[in-house]
Amino acid sequence: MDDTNALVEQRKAKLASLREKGINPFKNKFSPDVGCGTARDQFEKGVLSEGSSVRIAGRMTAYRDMGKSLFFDLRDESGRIQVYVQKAQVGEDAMEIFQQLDLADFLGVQGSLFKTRTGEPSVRLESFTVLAKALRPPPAKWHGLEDTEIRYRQRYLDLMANEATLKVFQQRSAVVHEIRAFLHERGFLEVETPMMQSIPGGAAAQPFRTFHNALGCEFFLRIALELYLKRLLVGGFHKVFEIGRNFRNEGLSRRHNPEFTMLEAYEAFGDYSTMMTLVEELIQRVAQKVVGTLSIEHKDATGQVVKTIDLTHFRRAKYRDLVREVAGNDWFEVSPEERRRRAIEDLKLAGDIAASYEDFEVTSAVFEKLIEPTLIQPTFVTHLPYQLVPLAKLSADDPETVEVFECCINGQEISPGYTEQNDPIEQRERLQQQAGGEQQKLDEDFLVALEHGMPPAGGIGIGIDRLCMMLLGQDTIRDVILFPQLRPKVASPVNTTGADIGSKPAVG
RNA sequence: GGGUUGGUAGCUCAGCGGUAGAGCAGCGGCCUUUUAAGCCGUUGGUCCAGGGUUCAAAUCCCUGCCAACCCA
Repeated sequence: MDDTNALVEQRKAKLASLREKGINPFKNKFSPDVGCGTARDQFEKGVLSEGSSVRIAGRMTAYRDMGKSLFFDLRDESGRIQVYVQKAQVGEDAMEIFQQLDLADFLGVQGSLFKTRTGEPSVRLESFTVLAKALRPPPAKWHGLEDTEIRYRQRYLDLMANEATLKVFQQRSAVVHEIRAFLHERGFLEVETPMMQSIPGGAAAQPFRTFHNALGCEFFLRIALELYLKRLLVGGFHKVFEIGRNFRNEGLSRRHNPEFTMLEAYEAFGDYSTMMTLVEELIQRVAQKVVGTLSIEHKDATGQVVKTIDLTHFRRAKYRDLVREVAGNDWFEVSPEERRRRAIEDLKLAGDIAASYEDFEVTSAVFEKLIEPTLIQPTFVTHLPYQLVPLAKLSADDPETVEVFECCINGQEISPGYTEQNDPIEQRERLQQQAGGEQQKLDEDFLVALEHGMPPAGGIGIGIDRLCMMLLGQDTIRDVILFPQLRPKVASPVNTTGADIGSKPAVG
């Protein structure tokens, strides 16, 4: 990142040289009539024919100078195409300008399509213009960019150098687009609710804190969308959804980024069962449209398929049945003490079970450590114990469990769904338990809203990042987030008091 | 938070006590259908930072920074 290296100096010298020739190397505008890759494809398919005139623009990504003629590649988002320049055709002056160009410069080219003797679709250059000079060299053309830190911190270099990265993010965008299309088709209304909340609710997670100067009070970045979307059901919307960022002030890992994108959708007069169907159809639709198949292959670094996820069928299984499969048929019959002993000694979960864990948490640890990671194929886990999910309704047929599912795919939970709690008295009790008696953590306005009457409803959340990992075969969340959170190179002021630095304006 | 691995030229990496290396990129030259173009020549370094051991440290030791992976 230093500004003194020779490569940058050389490029600046070429820039000056271009200016001396009366060329402005940073143009305001150039209008191509076809994409580089598109022109190439259409020429190959016969849509465009030999001799067709094209006007293209892109970044120079390869350069092969042969003296009296030269080839270079021009690349844009649609792909690359080769350009051929002949001195006899363009003249000496133009050839001299090419001496001042470098890899990564942006050029606009006017020319005609032809094929070289090796059959490469190419553009015979008739005229060109320098659109933008790059003052820094691009990553190596052959190895691409492999340094993970640079790939994440300077994602533009990753996108420039690695076509696979570009494709992942094009597909991620398509995933979000298809989700919206699917929900709109089904009559869902897209809404936006506050990200800055005075009481962050809807999930059990540590929030980020910030400070509003004019109001003189602390806010939290939201940890879930839920409580505001439910207020909208009270208000009369039947089907609402929001796709937006949540923020959780917890550890970073292969599966966790502090800010991540959630879809939450609520449907009045639905329940967890109708939402299960919705999730299944949504995921199938998105996979079919974006990946083009319901059979999702995950490959390792060498290109070997390591697992295939079959999205044609979503298994449905009860939580307790899955636990019995790995922990023994009598798991729920023995005493809580015996369950704890078995989990620690027989199932070797000593490190995962704190002494403070209650009985249901012991079983939950068994599920999270030994079952969830094995659920590679789509599975709706249903009938979870009520203690795990304070915002859902008890099962009609089993008061120990709630009407909830967790849709697990690829060994992680991708989507929870509930029959939402609409009894304001029950809800208040559950939230009070969850708040641990701290009254200031109770979202009183939400409870008042429920007291105004919320229709029975089904709700879902889908972690968009994890969905993308599953669909696009990426095994770390950083590879589906354009700018994943890393430790800043230049740290911002450390402020352990929690107060926002903005609340202490500099005295001038 | 703990453990492991890594940080050397613009990029990808080798070197692991004894003069700082390779390929690509760059620079100079040759070359009118090349495509990882080719051929000849050549420039380029805070070896992550700081301390220590040593006649001598990129290399060994300590501390710190950053990242990846595993664990919590």
